[in-house]
Amino acid sequence: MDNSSGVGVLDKAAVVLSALEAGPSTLAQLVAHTGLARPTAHRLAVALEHHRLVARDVQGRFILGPRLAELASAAGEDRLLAAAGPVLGALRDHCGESAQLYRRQGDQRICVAAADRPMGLRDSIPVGATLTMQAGSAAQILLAWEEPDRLHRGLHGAKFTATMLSAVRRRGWAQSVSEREQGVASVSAPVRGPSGRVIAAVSISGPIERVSRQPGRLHAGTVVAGANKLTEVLARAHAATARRGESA
Amino acid sequence: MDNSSGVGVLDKAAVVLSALEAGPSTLAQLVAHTGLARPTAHRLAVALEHHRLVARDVQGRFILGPRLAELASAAGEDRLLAAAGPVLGALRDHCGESAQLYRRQGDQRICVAAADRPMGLRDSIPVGATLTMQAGSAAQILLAWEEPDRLHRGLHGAKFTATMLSAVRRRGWAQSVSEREQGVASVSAPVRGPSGRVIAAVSISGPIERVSRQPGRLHAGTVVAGANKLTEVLARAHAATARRGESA
DNA sequence: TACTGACGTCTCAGTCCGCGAGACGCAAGT
DNA sequence: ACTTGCGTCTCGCGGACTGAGACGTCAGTA
Repeated sequence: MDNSSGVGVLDKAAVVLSALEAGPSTLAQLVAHTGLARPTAHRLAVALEHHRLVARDVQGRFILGPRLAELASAAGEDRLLAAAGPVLGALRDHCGESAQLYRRQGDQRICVAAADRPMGLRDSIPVGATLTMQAGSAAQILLAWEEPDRLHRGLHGAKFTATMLSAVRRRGWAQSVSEREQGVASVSAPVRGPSGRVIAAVSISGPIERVSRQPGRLHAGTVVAGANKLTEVLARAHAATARRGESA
Repeated sequence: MDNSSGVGVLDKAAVVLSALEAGPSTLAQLVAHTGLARPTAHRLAVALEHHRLVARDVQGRFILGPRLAELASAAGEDRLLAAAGPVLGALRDHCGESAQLYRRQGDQRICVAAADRPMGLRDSIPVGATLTMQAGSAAQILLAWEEPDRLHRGLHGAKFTATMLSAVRRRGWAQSVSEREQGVASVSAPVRGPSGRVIAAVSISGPIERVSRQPGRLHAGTVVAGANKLTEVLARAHAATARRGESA
């Protein structure tokens, strides 16, 4: 197994992290697991601790550090956004309407990616914009698969009902007409993360004149396909990770 | 800001990871963000890529890599298990029964930590043992807060009903009597991760003769307090991470 | 109580590994 | 065709990383 990256210090640090992946270690255990000299193992672990990639438990053993969760969280967001660009673009081109990707942020939803219809009458939502969770097809999607109590709490003040959300779950998509904004209609579908949990909503939205009063009829198939594409991308990245873990 | 760990290569690698935390970067952008010489930035990024701490997106830009999620997952498990030991021990000592921590694993639950009553008649579950999700108070806890469809799928073949799970959610704990195993009764309560999602169940279990046919009456308060303690520990670790992120 | 062994942490001389100036090839823009 | 910027590679140099050994502490044993 060629484990040499060309930078010996980084190879050794990676060995230290792998040793700690198996569980908390005293320095002596780290020496045994890594085969590094004791001062080297100590120095590298303490340096990684400085950067919070490693921490210490109450017994003073080395454990993996909190920085890993921060970086992993950023990595997951990158992956979703990277995959979203082409999918939203294709949706926009196929449907002729603007497309967006929404995530939940506290009591609101935030637009994390968008591909706008280039000109004329359209529904334009800038990336970073926060919108209500009480109206709109994306809000329905982000709420429909929540756990029972959170779902019911989210229905408070909403323009949709539990019965509507049950239908959303059965169909696998949601639509709205003049629900969030007068004259705007939309269709949304769920993106699931590797755990199977709904983590985002893919939407297309536009003026009722074009999209019609039953936008699902026109666009649901395409929107669901786009959302499923993102779901697959995330699952594949996760499966590739798990597969590598098995081979180690 | 003293960012020197004593190992220059690791300091530089940490700077590279931080730069990529902000989003995908070409080598040129990495050079600009880190201030490293181009060949150095290239060499370190490629070395980190070799160890899967960094990856490349479809445009060839450097992004954070999948190994971070693997390590972060292991770190989260460590934190839960580290906190579980003392909590389960205190539960065992207070209730005089064996205590366990269960997590969901596919269609089963797995005992990830345990503190046994030292001797005599007791319910002893070894760490690593997998048990059914269709019976037992811990199974109820692991299922009660699932999203609607998953919850109903889990009820198939189960010894408990949707009405029972609704009561579990309202009370905040679950009990079982001769449900998984004849003569054994148990009480369980939920542990929530930083996202608020139920990720584990704390249980005490023992013979009906001692625990009684209404074990919740005896032990629910203590079990809930133990589970809440674990929930707090995980939330605090997460809040500390978020706070550090803000100061950066 | 004294001794021993193991642990974690630190020192410092030596060497070899990480560094970057510069070269190279490629692609895009003018 | 020329220029610029990009990513990747080379190689001589020096300083950063290394580990044998020292040191202090603690726990276990006689």
